[in-house]
Amino acid sequence: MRTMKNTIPSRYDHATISAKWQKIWADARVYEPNLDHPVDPYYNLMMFPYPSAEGLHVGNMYAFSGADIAGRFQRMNGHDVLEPIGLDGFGIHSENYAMKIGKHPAEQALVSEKHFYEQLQQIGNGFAWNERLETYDPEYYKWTQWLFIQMFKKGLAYKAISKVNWCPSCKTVLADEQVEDGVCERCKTVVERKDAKQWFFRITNYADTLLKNIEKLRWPEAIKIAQRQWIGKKEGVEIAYPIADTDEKITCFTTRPETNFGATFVVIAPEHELAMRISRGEVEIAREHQDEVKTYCDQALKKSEQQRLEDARKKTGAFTGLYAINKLNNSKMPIYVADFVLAGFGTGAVVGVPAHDLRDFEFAQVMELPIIRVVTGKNGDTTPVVDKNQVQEDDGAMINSAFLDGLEVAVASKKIIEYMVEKGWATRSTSYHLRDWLISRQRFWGPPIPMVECVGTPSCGWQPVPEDQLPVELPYIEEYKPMGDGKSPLEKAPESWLMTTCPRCGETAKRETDVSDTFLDSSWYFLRYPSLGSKTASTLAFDPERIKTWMPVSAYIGGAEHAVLHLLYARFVTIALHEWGLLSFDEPFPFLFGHGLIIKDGAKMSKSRGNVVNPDEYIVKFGADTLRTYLMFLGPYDQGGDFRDDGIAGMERWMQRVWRTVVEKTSATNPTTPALQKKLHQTIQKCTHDLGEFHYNTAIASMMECVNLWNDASESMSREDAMQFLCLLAPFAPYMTEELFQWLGCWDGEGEFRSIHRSNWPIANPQFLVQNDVSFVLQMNGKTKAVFTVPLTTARSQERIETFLQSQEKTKQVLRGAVPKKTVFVPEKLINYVI
RNA sequence: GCAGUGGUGGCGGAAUUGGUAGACGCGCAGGACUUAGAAUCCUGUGUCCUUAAAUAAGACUUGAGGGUUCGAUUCCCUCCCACUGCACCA
Repeated sequence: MRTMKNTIPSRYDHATISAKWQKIWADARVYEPNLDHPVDPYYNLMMFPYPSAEGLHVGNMYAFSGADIAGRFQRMNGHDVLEPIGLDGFGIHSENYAMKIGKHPAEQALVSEKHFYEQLQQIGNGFAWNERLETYDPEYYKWTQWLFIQMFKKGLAYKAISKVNWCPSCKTVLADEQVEDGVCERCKTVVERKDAKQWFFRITNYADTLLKNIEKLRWPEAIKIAQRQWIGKKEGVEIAYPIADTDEKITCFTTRPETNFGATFVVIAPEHELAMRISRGEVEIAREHQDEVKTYCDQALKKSEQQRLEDARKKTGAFTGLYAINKLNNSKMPIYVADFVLAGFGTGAVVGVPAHDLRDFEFAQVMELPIIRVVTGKNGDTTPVVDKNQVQEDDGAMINSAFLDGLEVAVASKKIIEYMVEKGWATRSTSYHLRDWLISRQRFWGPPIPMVECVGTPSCGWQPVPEDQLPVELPYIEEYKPMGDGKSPLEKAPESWLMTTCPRCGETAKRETDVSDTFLDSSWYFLRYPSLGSKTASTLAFDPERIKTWMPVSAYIGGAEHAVLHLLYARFVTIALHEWGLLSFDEPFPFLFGHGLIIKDGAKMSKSRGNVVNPDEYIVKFGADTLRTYLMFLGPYDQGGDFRDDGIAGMERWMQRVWRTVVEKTSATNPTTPALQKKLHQTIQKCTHDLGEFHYNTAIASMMECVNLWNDASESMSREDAMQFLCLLAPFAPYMTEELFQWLGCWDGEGEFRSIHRSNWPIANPQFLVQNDVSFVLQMNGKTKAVFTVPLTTARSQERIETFLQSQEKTKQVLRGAVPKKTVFVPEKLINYVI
């Protein structure tokens, strides 16, 4: 284009161009929103990354780039976009990596941070670098500790004895997520269970709110289902059965009370309070039963996760010698202890109905207990249940159940509940799968839990550290590794740190030496980002004005691996803060988009498989523009794809073609040729729609079609239209499009800089979208026989189209004189002759 | 076992509400340009089959089988496979 005043190379050189614009963008603060007075704020957030051992891999880049494209699209649609980045660098993951390479986590953190941010600089995202944060920064974890204290003050944090995972080989406590199928994820040693005193958050107080609110979230259905399943609300009844010859009762939770006429035994968990009392000899039963129960419980409680899995479905148990009375029919039901019953669900005691529950059936077979059918099987089957395959857990009609006989299960259930509740034998009850959130970690690399235990005055107990003394800084200790005895590494902190004064009585007090779970760090970070740099950033966890402006998050983008843990914790914290009047909303992420996973050779990328793809070399070779666009072209963003080397060369080729076409076939004086004009506006429409839906692969395909036409000898585009096209590609290829855009716009580095990334998203002109001609299909018996290009007016009228078709030689060939039995006409689309 | 997601050419994938299956790209084959290569460009490319110098014609085809419909990748039923999450939850 001779009229352009500056020259441009004939090929796109990504390295120099990327470096050039990175600097110009930073200087012009292109990606820094006005946090206090934004225009149409849009909070574009990607899930908090932790620095992994391998650094950023291509899967991370896929996540970030896809999210960034959405952010850039919103920015061009007139929003002030906040797209922050930071590092979830505290926690076991980082600590383990430091241990592995023999470095101190505090030192390694700085190395990882530098490397990670350098990599993130390269991928072409429009991050607001001014608002970054790291969870191990005392300025950040000061507020994580503050959050803990608020939980404590509201009665939502408590300390209790709990079982922890213990790896005898690593001599350390493990988090649940480090236990895979009952073995330690690192050394594959069988994990044991140990008792320890732990801090918990009462997330279960909010089980119902967490469940109910799911309905109003625009989230992937799969994640919503996972959360519902995890919360696991079950409505049922608790039935209190008197224990024969005692004054005691045993309470069982059941969701199927209508089957109670078929109940033939009761089973309690080894951890059940009655079982423990028997073991201690506090219940009057025959000596042999007491010994048997004690032996069984001792064994069961020692059992590791691994053994429990191995023993799965092999039913064992011990008879207590006690009987529960089923008042419905005054039958005596023997009470057993068995480890297939879980202590943590319901009441830890189960009433056995072997004909209608597979586990109960298996147990009844082993213990030779009676089996009574009370619900008819398929086709009204009333025969006795003698085989596993006959166990009837589905709906049917009641039998052998006195006043329930003949009723359908659902009806019978309502009736028996009313009956038993009225008699005072049962109460309605709800049970949840969700447990309280275990916060304590006997590890080093995390925020110290900000609590002190008074030594001087025992009645003071646990006291929170006064808020003006926060943060409780993590002391530097050389021997940070987990100790062999399950105690926290911070026990070895200097006395000056360990001992302090009790905020209540002023006597000596000892600090809590556990640190908090990493998931606590990430449960509130989205509130901190928009607050950074505000007037109140140093005095409040989050700035109320900024929060009002920016929260809730406009789009939260991340993988499904956090379907329950992180997303549930963040919701819980937000709901609590809302309840305390600190937030005006009760859900942090009304909209969540779950991206897919990038796999390599059909498998998830992992270091052990040796298939981790590092994006660095590809960025060096092809540039971020090409890699980003290639990744997005791989498949639908919510499905991920398989990373292969051969496809990326094709994308590189296309990028060069775009460059060449823009440079060679743009005119400063002539208008866009008509066919191309039409194509451009179709592409604008398609891209606008697809980017809004995260359908990146099809948006790219449509741009390719446009460039293919543009590249044709007879086509050329005006400068203005070419700039419009570049806008469509800008979110994907931010560097190249900026270079070409500024070249077309004749910006030479002087005067006001207006980035393509701050320009307006193109609007499709409906004038160019009007279809004059359509492809009209002629079918016979539903099969396509011919396609005609006809004017729209013809295609809209059956009469006109039939007149037209009769004039066509092709129609005669197809019909061969046959007379249609029936004619189906779809305006603008097709006509189908049924013969 | 339960739940979810998916299954379309040699490969990744496309197909607004049931209406031309295979867009776009990769790969492959042939050709042009070139001393040669790189780069670029052009043409072809689901399978089978018939006829043929060529043009062309036909049948089949969206994991398998069945159903609804003038018409099904799309809706319904049965089954198979892959991946993911939960898993003795009463």
